[in-house]
Amino acid sequence: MAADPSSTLTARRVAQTRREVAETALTLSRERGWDAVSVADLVAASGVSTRTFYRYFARKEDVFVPLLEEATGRLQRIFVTAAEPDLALRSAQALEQSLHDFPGGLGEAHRSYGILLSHDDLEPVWLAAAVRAEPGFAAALRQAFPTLDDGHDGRLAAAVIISCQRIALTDWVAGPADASLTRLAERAIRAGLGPLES
Amino acid sequence: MAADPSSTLTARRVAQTRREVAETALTLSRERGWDAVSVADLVAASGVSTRTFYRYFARKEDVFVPLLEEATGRLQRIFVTAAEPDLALRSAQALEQSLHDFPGGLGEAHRSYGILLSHDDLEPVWLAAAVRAEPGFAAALRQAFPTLDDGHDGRLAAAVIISCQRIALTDWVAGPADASLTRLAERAIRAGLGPLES
DNA sequence: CCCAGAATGGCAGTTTGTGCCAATTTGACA
DNA sequence: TGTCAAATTGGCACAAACTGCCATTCTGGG
Repeated sequence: MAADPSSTLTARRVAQTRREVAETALTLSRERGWDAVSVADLVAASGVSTRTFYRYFARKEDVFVPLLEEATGRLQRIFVTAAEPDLALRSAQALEQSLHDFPGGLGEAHRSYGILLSHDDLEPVWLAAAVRAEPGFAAALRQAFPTLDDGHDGRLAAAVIISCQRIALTDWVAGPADASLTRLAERAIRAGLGPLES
Repeated sequence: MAADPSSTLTARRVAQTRREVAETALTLSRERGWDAVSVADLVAASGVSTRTFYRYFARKEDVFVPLLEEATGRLQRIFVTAAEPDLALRSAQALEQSLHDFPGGLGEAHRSYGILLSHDDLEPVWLAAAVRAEPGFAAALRQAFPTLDDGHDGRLAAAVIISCQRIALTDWVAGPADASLTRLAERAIRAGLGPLES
């Protein structure tokens, strides 16, 4: 067991287990609410020891990190693949599409983010995930819009777009699941990108 | 003790104590590092009981919230007072000025944010504070730039500017304290506001 | 001066999170 | 295929973070 390019069998298994624990956490949270779920419950329901749980996740709330990383990965992949030439519109459409692709569909996404956004000790996790997604999204931006130059390798543009997406998502979660997320997000992103021009 | 408009004597005293505990936390963190400070130390050093500590702060890390709120309040006040007509430049200057006004001066600000940004369990607090500052900054924006309209009552513009300030601040903290924060931040904010035009 | 309501303190008890070591599993290499 | 160092895991015991509950103190109006 030497130079692991980060995807040996073991690494995959670990990632898989991590994901399963995360999924379990989401399920339990839907059933009885996040604050009624202890890590004792969590490990009992997912078959890992408490000690291992804390090797996978630095804090209890971090159980959701794998799912959040998956979500941002999905968003990025859709974003670079898309054809729409308009930056704001493409960002908005990618966001909506990524939520459609959420495991369980749009409804589950709505419910899941609802949980995440309605608990004070979960909000920071979600915010931190958004920030951690910035470098990756910046890379996606550079790939999809090579001419775009914000002087910071896309980091700023990425931060701005993600902020707007965050606000759009917040609004969406507060309303009905079938609201037009794209329209919401596109208006938000366009407005965020150019408030000086209006 | 009935209808408190939120500033009875007691309320003031409580706020004052909260602030003192926060200050104590910052001092102790500078001396021995944040992870070497337990709430036991904290309450011993500031003369409140553990139980009261947790009435003041939901989580241990939230000790810094009062200082962060103070900082964003300072920033807002400076922003609305300033004369500079250019949005990006004014935002940047306000940021720098607010750091000059940090208790203890620019050096202390640099050190303090250094602590905040270099600990995994403190980063979320700082991010959450930035997000909570958005509505207030949006109000400041509306007051200072009545013509600006982002379709969301300034919330989007505020989020964008705060994101850019956050990135500029991160860069500043990573470098020397006497770097030109204004130039850094102005470039960041201008780039953040209009990546489509370049 | 009195007293209802608020703030505080003190524990006991729960939950979260860690250090340490022994047992198990993995996968490169002979 | 068998061997073995490295990595993963589990099981305590324990430290630290939190909470519920109630008795005590403090506040400030009548």
